[in-house]
Amino acid sequence: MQLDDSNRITIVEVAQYAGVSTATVSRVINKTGPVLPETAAKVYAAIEALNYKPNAAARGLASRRTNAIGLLVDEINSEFFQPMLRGIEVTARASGMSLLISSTGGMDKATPPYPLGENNTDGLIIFADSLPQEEILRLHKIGLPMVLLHRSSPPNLNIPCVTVENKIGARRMVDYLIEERGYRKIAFLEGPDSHEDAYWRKLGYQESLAAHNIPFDPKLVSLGGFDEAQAHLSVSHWVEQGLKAKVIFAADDDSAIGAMIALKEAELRIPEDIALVGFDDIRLAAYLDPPLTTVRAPIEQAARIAVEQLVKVIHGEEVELKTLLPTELVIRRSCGCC
Amino acid sequence: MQLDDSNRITIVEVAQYAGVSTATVSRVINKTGPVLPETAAKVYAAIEALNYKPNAAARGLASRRTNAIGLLVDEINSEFFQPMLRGIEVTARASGMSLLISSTGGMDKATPPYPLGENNTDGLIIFADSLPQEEILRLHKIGLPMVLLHRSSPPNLNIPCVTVENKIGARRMVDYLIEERGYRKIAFLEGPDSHEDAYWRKLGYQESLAAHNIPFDPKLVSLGGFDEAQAHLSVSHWVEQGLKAKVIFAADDDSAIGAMIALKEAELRIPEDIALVGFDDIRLAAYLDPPLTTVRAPIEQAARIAVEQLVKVIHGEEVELKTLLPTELVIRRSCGCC
DNA sequence: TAATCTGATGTAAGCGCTTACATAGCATAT
DNA sequence: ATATGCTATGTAAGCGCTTACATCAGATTA
Repeated sequence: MQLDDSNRITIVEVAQYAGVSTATVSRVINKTGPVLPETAAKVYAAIEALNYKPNAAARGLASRRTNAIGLLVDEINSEFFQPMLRGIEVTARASGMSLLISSTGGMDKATPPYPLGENNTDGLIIFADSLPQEEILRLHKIGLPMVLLHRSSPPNLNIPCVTVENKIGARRMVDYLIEERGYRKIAFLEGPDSHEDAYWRKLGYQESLAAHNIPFDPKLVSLGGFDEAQAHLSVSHWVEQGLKAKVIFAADDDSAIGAMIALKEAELRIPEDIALVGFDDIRLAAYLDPPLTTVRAPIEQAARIAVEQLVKVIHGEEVELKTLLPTELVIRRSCGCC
Repeated sequence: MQLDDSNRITIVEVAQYAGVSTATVSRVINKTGPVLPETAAKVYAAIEALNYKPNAAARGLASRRTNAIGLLVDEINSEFFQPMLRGIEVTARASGMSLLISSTGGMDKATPPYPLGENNTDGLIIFADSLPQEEILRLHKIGLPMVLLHRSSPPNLNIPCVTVENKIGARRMVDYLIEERGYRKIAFLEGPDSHEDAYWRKLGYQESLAAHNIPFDPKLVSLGGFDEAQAHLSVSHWVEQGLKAKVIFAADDDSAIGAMIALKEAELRIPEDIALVGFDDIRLAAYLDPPLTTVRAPIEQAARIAVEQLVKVIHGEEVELKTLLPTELVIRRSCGCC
């Protein structure tokens, strides 16, 4: 079955039915320009009677606005994703914007074309390393509104970005492990190079060590990759080679899960034999066995703010260039606290 | 900063640069109609040189196709959502379609306008009860391609639908609890009325009871609502009133989690004091304490198939009217198996 | 009273594409 | 040699809206 072309209702039919011009119908729909209440009523009645729906493409072509925002992510695989998407979807809808989503995970990120951009959105939320800096530069140059989420602006571009206190969060976690729990040898499962959250979290880890006069030991660092399987692998290697740490700090909860599984396979008790902490506080964290000590990141809130800012930028308003949301230590059993 | 209108590159500039007409450029881009290889090469060179991107709105207006599909969900809250979205996004992108997402959770579902429909998509994936039957009827009448996901077609409409073997899955679970584990009193945390998965799962539960000559006891049924908080509440009530069942079958894993928490609060041991099983096998299930026995539903696969079918319908091809994917019992500790 | 302004509406020119139709060149069939 | 068909390309008419500009009636001002 095909869309029935024959009796398609356009603004022209509405205008005729209401006995006004198309311009007036448009004014009523978009609430632009002055219209007599009675005229508006007639138009609304016509819209209702004919069951008219404005064609988004025609609107977009004429007004040069799509009324859509795009969300670019690398992959839809982490638990992280769900609260982020909820925040974005809800806020976009509340702002009257459609939401287009695309992941760049499967494709060669260095090579255009990218699925979302100036030709099909009014602006973009760019998550972490979903888009290469080169393309961000290009979009910035042509003036496409953008907000970066969990990523900071390339130097001198002043693209608004929203992220969480990664460094401070990691710093506090390690401070806690050292000061409250008495650990000195703290292994670190770092995130992927390309991901900025990973960079700051590692820095927080290093700063805390330095502040406590603990030398940084590269042997205590391995790749967690923000990924369960990768972390599993790395921790298994550590175990085989006799890791000397008494606690593992995974740079995100997904890698903490991988670590937890590897440790259980090696029949190490958590936290008695080795403690384990993560970062993000995804929903799973509280339900793990033992429940995971972690750093709570306000993922959904960051997403909401990013969309609010994007909408403002699209409307030509000024926004905060850098929004850093606070993180919070969440103590559960996996760190040996109780 | 605004999009730079002055030197916008359109198909006209490309045509001039390449020394051909706009029709030829269009033919090259869309691979419609015959074009000499050398001509095509010139056009590609022009596109490259000018960094031309076709305007989606203009394309849509002229061709009457948006090249976008819409996904309508009720709420983005369950773990269920992530694998589903991944399946949909990946398949949509592979088919060259943009993906628009909207949830109808916050709004009054009975009342238009709906955010996604014939004016901004070529077709819709409608998840469960995200859209009232009335609107589905309207869209069907005007011929908008649709595929229903985890919901079956209204009578006589023959809208393709993709779902999982809910009834058989539930039936097998209860068969297993009765035959292998020896339970006779099996409490059931049912899903929300509006959700079709809930209906079939309950039916499977009832069928198994009947097949084993166990009378159906309404007192053993309470609302889980596919929701952690709701299940928590219901199970707490049960505990207060002295539930006589030795096992709880939660109609989905989210409600199983709520049940688990309520049971732990009541200091009941799982599975020694009371066993617990769920449905879906969300990622969390394996990590709970104890790991949750459940029915695995191929959520991502169902999503992929739904998009594949939708794309076929959009292209005017025939598709299966009803796709039922097999579910599978996943035995873990929470049922008292080991 | 004439001049001016304001509010309500209409007219029509695009927005940037796709595509039906026209055209032209050339090979093949008659 | 003319007719026929096919390939490659161009011309131009929209697609369904928005919006700059024009118009006109009535209110306000000098």
